[in-house]
Amino acid sequence: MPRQATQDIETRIAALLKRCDLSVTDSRRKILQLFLEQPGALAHGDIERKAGEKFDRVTVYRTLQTFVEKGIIHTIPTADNSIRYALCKDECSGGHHHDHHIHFVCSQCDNTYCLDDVVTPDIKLPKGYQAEHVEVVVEGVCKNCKA
Amino acid sequence: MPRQATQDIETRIAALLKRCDLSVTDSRRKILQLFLEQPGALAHGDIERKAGEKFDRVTVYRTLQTFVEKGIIHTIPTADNSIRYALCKDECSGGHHHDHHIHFVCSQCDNTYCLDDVVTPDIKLPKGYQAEHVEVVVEGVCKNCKA
DNA sequence: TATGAAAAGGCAACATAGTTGCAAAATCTA
DNA sequence: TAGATTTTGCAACTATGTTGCCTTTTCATA
Repeated sequence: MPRQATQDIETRIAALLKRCDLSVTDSRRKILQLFLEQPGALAHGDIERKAGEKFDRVTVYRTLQTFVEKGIIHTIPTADNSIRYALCKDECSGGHHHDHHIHFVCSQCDNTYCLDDVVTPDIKLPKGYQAEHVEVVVEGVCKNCKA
Repeated sequence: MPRQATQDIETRIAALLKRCDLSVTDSRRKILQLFLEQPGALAHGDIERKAGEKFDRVTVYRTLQTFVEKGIIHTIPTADNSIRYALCKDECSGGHHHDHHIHFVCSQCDNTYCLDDVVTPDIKLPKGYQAEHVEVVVEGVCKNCKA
């Protein structure tokens, strides 16, 4: 890997953490890098497996929790009861998430993607119900698996 | 409680179980009754608390699993990683769920409802993605809590 | 309504997931 | 670079979910 590129990512990570008033630590750098390195979402298990050799389980939990609070990542509910995390777009900040995009879970490769260009639809609710947040998860076959 | 009504529910429960090729046992009767008695969805924890004194934890797990397989109940994904279960409408059978309705989670009372009259919208996906199933969960304030 | 095969339940033990308190280590401010 | 503050690691614990095996219950049929 060219040194320049590495430097860029490192700088970008540190800047993002500082912008969120978080001190720059090894575990945060590493976990953030995992998210930046790949397009889809990560389950807690994935992260623990990829970062767990270097860091304690508890640290992973706490780091993810902090990232969610700071609006760096958001959670994606899935049917199999395994929460997944994905990077938020830049507009999210201070726990105030603006993620009105939908999520896509591939039934073949099991990857989860944020489809940032697909906005959650307006849902007409029965009288008396008041919507605050709409979560849409589509299951199907993703771009890569649809050979 | 009038004897007639009790008899009716018992009969209804036994009939439903038999229709699904399930033998009629105490735990299945009890757990099914919990679902029939109340409008919203139940988390595993709720069921274990309400039925757990009489039945083993493992039995509760296996019963719920069986009910899902047979299309008696379906699962509802939520953001807090606690799967909830709700009765299917009659059309569901043999693991072949037809639940195209949306789900509503109240942020105040934390109850979950199936809004059977609200159909999941069509979602326009980017090129290459193929939808198989769409899950919509709306969070907000429910009928009863909106004083 | 008695009986035996098949299904379901209970128990124990285990595996995984998530939480809490506290002392040690790293980070940041100045 | 020193000290206050934050973060981490460890240990212990609770909660959640699974598996194997033996006992009990259910149900079809005689």
